[in-house]
Amino acid sequence: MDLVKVLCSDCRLRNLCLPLGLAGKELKQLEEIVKQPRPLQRGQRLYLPGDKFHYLFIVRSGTMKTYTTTSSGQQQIIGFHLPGELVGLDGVSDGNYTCTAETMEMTSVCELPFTKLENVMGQVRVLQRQVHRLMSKELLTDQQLLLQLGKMNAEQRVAAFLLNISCRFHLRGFSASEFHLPMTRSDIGNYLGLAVETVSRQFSHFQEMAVVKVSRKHIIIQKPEFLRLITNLDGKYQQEKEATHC
Amino acid sequence: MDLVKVLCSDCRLRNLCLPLGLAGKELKQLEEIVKQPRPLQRGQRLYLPGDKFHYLFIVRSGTMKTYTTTSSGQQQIIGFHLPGELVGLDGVSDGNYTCTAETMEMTSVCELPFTKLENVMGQVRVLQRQVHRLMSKELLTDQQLLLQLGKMNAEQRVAAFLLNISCRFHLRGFSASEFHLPMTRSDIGNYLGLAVETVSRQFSHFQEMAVVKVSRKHIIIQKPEFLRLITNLDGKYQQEKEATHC
DNA sequence: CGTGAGTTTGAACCGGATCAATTAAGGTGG
DNA sequence: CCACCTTAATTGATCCGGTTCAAACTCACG
Repeated sequence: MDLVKVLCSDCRLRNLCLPLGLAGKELKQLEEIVKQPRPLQRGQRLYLPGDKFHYLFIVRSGTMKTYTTTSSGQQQIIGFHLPGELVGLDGVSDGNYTCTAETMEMTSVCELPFTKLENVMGQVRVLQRQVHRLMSKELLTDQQLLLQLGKMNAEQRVAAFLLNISCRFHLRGFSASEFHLPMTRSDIGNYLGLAVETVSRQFSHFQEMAVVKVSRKHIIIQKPEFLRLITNLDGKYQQEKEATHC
Repeated sequence: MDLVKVLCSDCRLRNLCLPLGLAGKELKQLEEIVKQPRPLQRGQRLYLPGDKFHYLFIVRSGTMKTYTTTSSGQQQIIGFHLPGELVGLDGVSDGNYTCTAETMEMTSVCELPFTKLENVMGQVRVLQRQVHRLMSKELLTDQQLLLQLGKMNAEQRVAAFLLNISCRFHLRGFSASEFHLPMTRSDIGNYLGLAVETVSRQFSHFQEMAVVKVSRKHIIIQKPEFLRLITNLDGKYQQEKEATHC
């Protein structure tokens, strides 16, 4: 393999990622256990349900999705993972992965052997703290999605989704208002518990309202404050909307 | 305070809980950092969103629920917590709790100062592993719920809910087939993303099918295999059902 | 080019929400 | 201990948001 390893200290994601707060010898300890396998093409899988858990992964570039599969083959997308985000925590619990992790475009990842990582965590308190933070963040993300699936209507879900993606791109140094969605409408629908057609209709709807501009996967958010308003679940906006738009 | 502290070594939950795999000096290290505040009455809160994160809690007896609250006061129940289950992980991420943790009946908990726990984890590898396992388990639980909210219909959600509760009671040494629900129909509905009336109707429906016997909060599961069949999302059962029941 | 996956839009249908009314069960104070 | 009151649960009737089915369209790619 003739790939040059990107050191954490040189990585532009270092402030979103595990190395946050690490320097010098401690950072080196982390760098030593990181492997960087060759990039994966769209549709390749890092792991399948039941695979033995050995590694945590971090997306370095590209995008991944993780999804659970039921006995009957139905699948529910649990999350989309952008650069700097952790993948594989579902395997910690009982030593086997429960999800599938699949790339959505050409993607490269870092690979962390979990037992080695735990060793370093035992020595480096800052790293321990950082890993725990990322684990907990994953819980919050899931809870956010639970709220969307449990209490929001289609309009609110799609608005929340767009805001979420926009915010995460922004954190990574990209534009918050103009970006390219890495996932299909069908993925979005699966993720949000909606039919493809409903997602598409909501996009059209926002476009009619001149809140976003949509052409296929290219998105321009024209009025982010409006999207935020929509995701507020109270009745206030709903009334306003009726007053202004009907 | 005249409460006698229950040592982990004497606790009947020790094999579900953090002490699993610990003994001797290591167990003692854990016991030393555990506090046991006085029992809480129904409806009391361990913490609110925004409260400074200091403790993880473990339910010792009773039941708790955790829920997120939106800007407009809507709430989504994230989980019900039985004895031996961890509460408070949502606070790790940024140092503040994001949920509310509320008791559903007279409940006592153990209280673990998180920084002290992290110290002990650094020294005791088995404990580190166990905490990570429980954190990951929480992720799996959320993902299970996501699948229910995203892909299951009302019948399947309620069936899955009953099976889940039944199984968790069983793990704690209670009957899997006959138990007392600690939560109201409204809580169940909130949790499953259904209206109270729908939950109630599904209970009646299962009763008509002689799959469960329901009287208020007292539940007897007569045909667990049937509930399991229902939660299988494939079309097979749906066709069978139509053949047999119409 | 042509082919197939992804997307959009329309029309009909249905599962679960909502509204409304009744019943049952704790809980409280006399 | 009982009458009263409040909260929880059940059941029926109606309504609507989102699904499903169907068809046309667009674009990337061999």
